[in-house]
Amino acid sequence: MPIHHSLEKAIPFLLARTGISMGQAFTKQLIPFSVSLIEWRVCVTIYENHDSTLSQIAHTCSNDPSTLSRTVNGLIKKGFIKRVQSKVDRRSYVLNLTSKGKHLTEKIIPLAQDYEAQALHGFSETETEQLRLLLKRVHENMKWASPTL
Amino acid sequence: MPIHHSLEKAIPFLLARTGISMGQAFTKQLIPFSVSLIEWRVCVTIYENHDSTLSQIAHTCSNDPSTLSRTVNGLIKKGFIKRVQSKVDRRSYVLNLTSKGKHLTEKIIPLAQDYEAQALHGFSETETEQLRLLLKRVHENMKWASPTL
DNA sequence: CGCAAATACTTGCAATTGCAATTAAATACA
DNA sequence: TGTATTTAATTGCAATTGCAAGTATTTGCG
Repeated sequence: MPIHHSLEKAIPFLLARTGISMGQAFTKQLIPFSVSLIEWRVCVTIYENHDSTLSQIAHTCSNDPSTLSRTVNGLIKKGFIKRVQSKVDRRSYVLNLTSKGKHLTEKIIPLAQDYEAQALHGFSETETEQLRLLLKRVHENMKWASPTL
Repeated sequence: MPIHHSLEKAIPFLLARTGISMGQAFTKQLIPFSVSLIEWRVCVTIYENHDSTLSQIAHTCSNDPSTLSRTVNGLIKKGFIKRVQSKVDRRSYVLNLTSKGKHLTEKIIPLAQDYEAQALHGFSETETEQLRLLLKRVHENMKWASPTL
């Protein structure tokens, strides 16, 4: 006799699946700009949080620092962000967009907004806000489970 | 003057971040069983949907068929699932759990449920159901955007 | 102060991933 | 019927990923 369980009701599954399909779809929209999804996330994170450090971004995006380290190096090589050693803590580097990077980010933001609107097609403003809050609460609940984040 | 945009309000970002941290946390719980997150998802998908084919699983989980092909081969090698060529469509193979695979799945299901309960700490049943429905609607909205899924 | 522990970041390496191309079978339809 | 298109699955390959180890710096505390 099978244990009762239903994938279609399992939040971790529904969440992963939705995240995967959203990521894949938006990745395609980024191709013309020659940036990957993670590169885009780093740019927009820095756009909104000047003087971010690597570990702050890692924390914000829930990504591994080693992954982000390589991403940041790539973005520097491409001329989208610049890195200056922190005066306060010489282990870390303060990251900011170059004007080229700011340009790129501001060109993509409207696309991201359109894309989000598609994802939320048929959602009322109330429902969107509900989803935001519920996702944030789940993420909060995860914090103690993932030590590095 | 910066364009108005807020990561903390962006659903694709919140969703990805939550998905990543949930995935990472559950992956750690799977280590003792020597299965990866994606292997676990395949097992539980087959557990609930007997005679699934690769493309059906790809569709259910929103994963690339090539990734899943390798995952399935790994699970067969480990003796958790078995593959029989379909009588109906000889291009595809019907997948099912072996008794060893069923055992494994039934051992992990309670863990997954505990884990989900942690993720949903503080959620009422109504809120959980709301989240489910909202996620499903977003996923539905993505379908036309990702041709392969 | 001085030394142990924690933190920031990077790099090596092995494993995973996804795209593109390939093969094989089924379907559409002229 | 036969030919073109679509679909199922696999594989090569290059890129991405995450863990573990290493270096440098800061913090905690006896």
